[in-house]
Amino acid sequence: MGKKEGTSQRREESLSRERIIEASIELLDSLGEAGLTFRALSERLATGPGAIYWHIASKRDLLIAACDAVVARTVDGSLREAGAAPEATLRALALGMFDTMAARPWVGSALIQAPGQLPMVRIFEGIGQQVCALGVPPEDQWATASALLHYVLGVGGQHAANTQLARTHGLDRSGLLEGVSSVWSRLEPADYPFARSVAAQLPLHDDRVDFLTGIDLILGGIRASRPGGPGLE
Amino acid sequence: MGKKEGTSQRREESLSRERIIEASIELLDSLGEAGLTFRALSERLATGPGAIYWHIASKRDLLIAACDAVVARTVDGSLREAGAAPEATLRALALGMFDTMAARPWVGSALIQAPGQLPMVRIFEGIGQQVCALGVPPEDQWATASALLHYVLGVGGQHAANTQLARTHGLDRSGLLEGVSSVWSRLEPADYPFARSVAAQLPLHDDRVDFLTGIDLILGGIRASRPGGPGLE
DNA sequence: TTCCATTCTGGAACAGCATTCCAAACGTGT
DNA sequence: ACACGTTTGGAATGCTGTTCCAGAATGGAA
Repeated sequence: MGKKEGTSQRREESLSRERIIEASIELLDSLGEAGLTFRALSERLATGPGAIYWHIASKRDLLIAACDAVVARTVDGSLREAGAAPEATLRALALGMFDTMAARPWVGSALIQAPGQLPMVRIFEGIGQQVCALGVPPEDQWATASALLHYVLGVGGQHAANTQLARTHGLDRSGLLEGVSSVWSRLEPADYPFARSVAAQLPLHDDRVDFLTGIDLILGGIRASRPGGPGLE
Repeated sequence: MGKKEGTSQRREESLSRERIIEASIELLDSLGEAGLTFRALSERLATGPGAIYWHIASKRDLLIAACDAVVARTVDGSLREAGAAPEATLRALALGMFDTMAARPWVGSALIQAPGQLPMVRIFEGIGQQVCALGVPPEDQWATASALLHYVLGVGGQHAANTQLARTHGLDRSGLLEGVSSVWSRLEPADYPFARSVAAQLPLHDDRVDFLTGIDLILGGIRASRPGGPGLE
């Protein structure tokens, strides 16, 4: 009566949760977030939508599972190649997630839609362990790790939105940024002095460097608020 | 041949962009993000979808416009009631956005989907002006303001996702958090020590306090990296 | 006033989506 | 060979954003 007793059921080519998730990732990578539909998935797997629903609860479930597969690889990889220093490990973990979300914008978008789910917990766990190692007092650990996580999610979500916007408009990244830049530089000078002043550097900036700057800002804040006092390390 | 010459065209009850946006906000507030459909909007405005499309380019346009109306009020209000101290103003602005996104989760979700658009620029401008006032050197202003913005967006997006998740499951906030907490506390102890250790305080924590802690962490990092040196304020 | 071009309306129609349903095919233990 | 639970895949459902278009309302010109 068990649902999964034997190991190799059916023929080799049969459907399985793993095969569906793998195909979903390929679809998401090649066509973007909007490319993952049950129709396209059915076609690629040479089956019907009904068959997929036997293995997958919903599209939400599918997206989270695909996201988790990618995030798990990233987190494990980042932690393995990092040394023992907590700050360096934290930076490696954050940069690993940034690179993953830059290469696969749908990951950032999926992460936001899965609060408390497995992929997010993986990242949160990795961050939290390093936060503890940094010597943050227990009562501040939750808020500190949450802040880092939310920052990473914010950048990833923004990157995903930018990429999808560019795709729907048929532009590449630089074309999109130039468009935004020119709009910003035409804003009302009295109301938007800051946006106008930074509009010029918008198409030139390096997302990755800016991301790391933000991480270092938060790390600096953690260091400054340590019980030992706000002195140098 | 101009499109908008006279001021009061048509009868008083006629459709207008403003009236459509207002109705959209009411719909979003009462039914959540999924509640905004052109059918529901048509019904509420006693018209057809085609009439709405005469004033609105797309659903995306509509969502951004509704978001902008709310964000504009929040930003203006936060800046007006704040004093002159840049840090306090920054905190007031961030808290104002948090409260708005907590009361209307769809705002956080909409903000993420509108990179470079008016609502985001309003927040970015407010943040950027205070960053300048804090004495951040020009070459760091962009990255610093971006970090703060991304953090705010990350928290808002997460809040939106949580609320929508609770709504689809027919739970309230505490019910959702208790569910997540119990899942986390049943994770593999060897792999998830941190998540397990903080699972207990998950249903009890105060989002607003945690949000402000994150803001202060970034502000602390900004203070620590000022040219004047990492001394006390 | 009468006419007309323009602006605006609203209902029908369309393509695409996630999801559900179900009859048939398949494998396996008897 | 039989029967039974598992798995399949195609049709059907109800929803979505968007387009289309016949025609009503409106303001200026004749």
